[in-house]
Amino acid sequence: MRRMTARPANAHQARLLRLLRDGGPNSRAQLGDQVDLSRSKLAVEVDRLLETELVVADGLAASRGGRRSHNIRLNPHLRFLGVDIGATSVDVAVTNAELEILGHINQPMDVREGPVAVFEQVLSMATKLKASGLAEGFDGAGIGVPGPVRFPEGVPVAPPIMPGWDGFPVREALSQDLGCPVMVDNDVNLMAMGEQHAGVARTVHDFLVVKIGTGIGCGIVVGGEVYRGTTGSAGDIGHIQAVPDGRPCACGNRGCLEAHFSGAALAWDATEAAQQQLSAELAGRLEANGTLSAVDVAAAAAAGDATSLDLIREGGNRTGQVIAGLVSFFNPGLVVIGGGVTGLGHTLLAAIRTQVYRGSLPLATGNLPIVLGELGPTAGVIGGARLISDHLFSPA
Amino acid sequence: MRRMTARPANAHQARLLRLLRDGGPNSRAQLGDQVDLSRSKLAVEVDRLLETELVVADGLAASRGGRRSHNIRLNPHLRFLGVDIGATSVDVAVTNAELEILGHINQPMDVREGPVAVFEQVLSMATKLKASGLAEGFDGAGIGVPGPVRFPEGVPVAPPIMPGWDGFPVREALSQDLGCPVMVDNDVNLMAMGEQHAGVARTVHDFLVVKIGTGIGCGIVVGGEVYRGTTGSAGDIGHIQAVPDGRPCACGNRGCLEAHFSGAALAWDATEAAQQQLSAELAGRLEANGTLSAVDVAAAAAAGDATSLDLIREGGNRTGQVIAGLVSFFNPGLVVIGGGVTGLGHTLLAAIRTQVYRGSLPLATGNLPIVLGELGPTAGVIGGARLISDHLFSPA
DNA sequence: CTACTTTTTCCACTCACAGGACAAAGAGCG
DNA sequence: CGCTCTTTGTCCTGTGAGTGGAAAAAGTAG
Repeated sequence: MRRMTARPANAHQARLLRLLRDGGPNSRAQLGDQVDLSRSKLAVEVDRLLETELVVADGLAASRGGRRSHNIRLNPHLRFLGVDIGATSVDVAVTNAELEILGHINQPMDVREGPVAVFEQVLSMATKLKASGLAEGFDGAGIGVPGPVRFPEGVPVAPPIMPGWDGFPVREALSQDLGCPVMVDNDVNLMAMGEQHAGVARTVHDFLVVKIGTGIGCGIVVGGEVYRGTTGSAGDIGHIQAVPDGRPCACGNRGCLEAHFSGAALAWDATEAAQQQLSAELAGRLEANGTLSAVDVAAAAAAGDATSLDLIREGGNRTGQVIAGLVSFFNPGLVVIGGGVTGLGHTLLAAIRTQVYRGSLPLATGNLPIVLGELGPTAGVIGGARLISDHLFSPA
Repeated sequence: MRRMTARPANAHQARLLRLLRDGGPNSRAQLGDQVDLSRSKLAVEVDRLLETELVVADGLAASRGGRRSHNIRLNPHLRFLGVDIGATSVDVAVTNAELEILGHINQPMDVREGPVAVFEQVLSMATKLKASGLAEGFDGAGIGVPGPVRFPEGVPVAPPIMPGWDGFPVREALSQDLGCPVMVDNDVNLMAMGEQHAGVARTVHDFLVVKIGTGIGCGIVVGGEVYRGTTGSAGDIGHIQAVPDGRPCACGNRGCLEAHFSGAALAWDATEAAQQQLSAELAGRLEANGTLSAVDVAAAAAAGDATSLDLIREGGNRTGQVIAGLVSFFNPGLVVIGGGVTGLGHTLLAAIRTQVYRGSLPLATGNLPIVLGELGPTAGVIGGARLISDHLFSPA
């Protein structure tokens, strides 16, 4: 099938496309209620969108007491690709234009193998999705990488955990390979956009998303827009000092939050505890697998292992202290906790909440929900689809 | 004189007014170069502005090689009032429409006396400025108060250091008394706007302003706009924990930044040191005045007093650590240090810089200037004038 | 005084858009 | 089934914003 390359010609068309994306199929009359345009103007713009084939007619709507209205919807053949490159695995998903996931693959992988190897894998995963009949091609792709990105160019800059990616023209390269427009962003920002589009942050304009995975990062949304900072490194909270003169960190400092609590730190602590026979549960798992990860700690904690619960609580306290500072500073309307360690669930959340509610002033915490992300591993890929659709559904 | 009450009728007019405000008198042709409107359209809008008397003709411009252009400028009779209410003093200033200060008064005062007493004083200061012939009336006023403000309504909310102001309708009341439009904001946000308009932050879009006065606060500017947070308490960094299990703070916690370093804390520390005879310099000053303030510490430090220098350095270190965290999180393009203690100058700045450059990642600090504010005590009042002019110079 | 520039005004033309009139399509009711 | 009322979609005209060319006005440089 020929891919759609059309773009909305003006702000009205962009507005309509986004309404259809976020609200699904809709009647012309209902659209009219939402956009404050005269019926004539609306009809003209809708007709033009129909001509571009970005939207298609979709039968008749139910009557609202009079003549039935004609439904329209985004072209059901449109396909977006969401790619979430983590430190140790990749998620790739296909969505339709309404950003609903049609197919989703997750595979282990090590970013440190470098961009060429990783993109080979991403492309083969995309091909697999195509082969299963979910898509004949892609109209756009949004990619998340675990490090800072110079956003306009779509190029990673000085990423600590992925040397070899520095300056690699991700956007350019993938756009060539996939044959469609591509946007690149930090993985945490993608997660924030995902939760904003389809998760817990749908109604909030200013919020933070704290992602605790292999590292720790934070997505910042201001007035509904992702804030990326001057050099694209905003939200890099993993290296805020959480413990004075604490553990040495890979960054050269001591006491960084990430050195004390993150997927990696948790695994290290658990291994330590197992080897010192502090926890039979963890020791058994280490014996069985040869190695421990955050998932093991989560499982042990669920089984009631005291050592694991302590590790989680302590980590939650440290994280909560840092978040308390951010809440004082940023005064968000919502804080979302997500990432690989959400399996730690309520123990973690309780520890964080305690610290934040204690450490920030009532005015900032008074009406501040602190919740787990709703979308789990799909937040990133949905965010990717959202990123590229925001780009494509804006005036050319 | 009859006050101007007109407002720009559309975005073009607002744009032109702001250009005249920021760039001073300008010829019609030069304006045309900046606004991307057709000559005819520009002429129409300028004529309408002339009709409203918001702008006036101002003779002929120098020739650029052909016919000389007519200059226009903002009405020179326009007057804005900037009011900066601090914890222990008030600044009131009159500006023209180009936000140049025509007169400035500073008086000691205690906010805790409550809004009624304070506004009585503010009004008498404003009257004094009028009496000196600088203004016949005011076209707008911008007020800064040392605490969180619900911005749209212009009402302080739960301000810790100014009980009695909670919920007081500052905007409403002053608008009545002054007979002109009024906008109210946090004093730190005003300072940020001042430095943005006429100080060090003129060319930066994302920056932080840290004000160290009686307390400590931070102004946040995102994309050129002040960010106020969900409940108006964004930037309230005085109660971020800087020292684990540190000094008790008025807020009920321990180790708040403000408890360890601020005008008040510094005065307390200095008095302590003087009484314990750790510093002859400070003891002498205590003897002479009966009390010590941050100004005394600054003077003693300038005279080479080791104890005072240590106090400043230690405070700078604590503040720097907190700012380092904010820099990692926010990735600003500039950090401005200001407020009453800027007299501490380079000792303070050096300590802060050391901590930030050490405690944040290179990508965030690489090209990050950390500088003292340029405007000193006028930043707040200029910010106030800027606040109200932004409001008045926007489409009605 | 002449040739060339720049600024300003004037005017005709295009385009976006609103809103009314009217036709089409359906619901509800007797 | 016919009648009335409601909603939806189309057509058409009026209005106001805005553009761009032509020409007048006001200079400069020789």
